Amino acid sequence: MSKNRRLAIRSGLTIGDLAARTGLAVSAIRYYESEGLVHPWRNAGGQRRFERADIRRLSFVMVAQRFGFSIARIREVMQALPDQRTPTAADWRKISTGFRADLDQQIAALEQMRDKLDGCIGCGCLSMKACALYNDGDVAQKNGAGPRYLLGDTPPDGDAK
Amino acid sequence: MSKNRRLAIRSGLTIGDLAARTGLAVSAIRYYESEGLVHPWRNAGGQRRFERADIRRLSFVMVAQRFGFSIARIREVMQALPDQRTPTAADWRKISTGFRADLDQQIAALEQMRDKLDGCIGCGCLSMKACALYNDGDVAQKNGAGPRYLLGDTPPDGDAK
DNA sequence: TTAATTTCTAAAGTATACTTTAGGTAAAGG
DNA sequence: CCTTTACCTAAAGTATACTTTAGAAATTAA
Repeated sequence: MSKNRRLAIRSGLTIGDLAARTGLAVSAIRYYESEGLVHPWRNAGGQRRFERADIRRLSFVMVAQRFGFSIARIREVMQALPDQRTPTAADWRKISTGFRADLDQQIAALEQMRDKLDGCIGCGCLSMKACALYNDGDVAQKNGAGPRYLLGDTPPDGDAK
Repeated sequence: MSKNRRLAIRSGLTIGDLAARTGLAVSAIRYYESEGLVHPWRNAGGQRRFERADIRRLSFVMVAQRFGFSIARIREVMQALPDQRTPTAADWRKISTGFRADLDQQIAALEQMRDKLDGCIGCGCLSMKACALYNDGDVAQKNGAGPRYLLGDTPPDGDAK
């Protein structure tokens, strides 16, 4: 369909073109639009048309997801990109840097937990009141799903083992 | 209800007792049973009864989840625990060790990606063909969601920027 | 122009990890 | 004994990240 798009007088990329360039499914790109990660315009017939810079936007989304970031977080980070002009290398560099900081934190948290697990392997506990793993709240809880105080807090009827 | 359970003649813990001891919601414990993570028996009235060792099992589940392991993976890991007897500290130590290996891998993968991101920050690319981030498949893809070859592969109509 | 492709929207489906709801039974306390 | 509390099952709902389906309109290729 868009085989000779190069010859067209610059009407933007179709969603199929973008899918081909990024490896994403067309449905995924539509979903990302609904989530505010890309903002295509529409042609006369109502079809989406994208800019070349959107390839980079979507590539960023893919990489960020591989790092474990949620779409909400990615949208948030991408707010820092300029709306009216095409993002420059410097713009991308800027958000990538903030990104790296998040990554460092994530790695540090995992390492900390690993070290605590080492302590638990040593003592063979995994359910003792003093266990460090049960008593810290310093690790990013993906979803704050209630109290869930993890052993160690005094249970209602404290009848110790 | 089970306030004086201590005085009862050892009929096991109720689901409410277990919830109180672990901080988990009763519904979550039922769900974990449906997922094969605990195996309570039933009393004459059809209610679940748990062993003390199940506190430890569920605690393990909670810790494992904080490390980012899925229920499927946790179930797999817990297969290594003995069925017929109460797991000993050595049993727990054994699976915690395997667990640590997984963790190390996870951390290593993240660090590797971080280093590649550094390269990308340096070159400001994030969409170039040579970018390391787009060209490696060595990071655990949570869900193998298709080809998704991430830029860098020759696109169908390779019309370079 | 006609036929094949692509795209469109809206809604429903998938997987994970649970919670909530509804209607009903069992156990515990007074 | 009776009321309250805890528990039971099954089904539906929630959030995240998408895919699939259905029916129709736009675009492109021959």
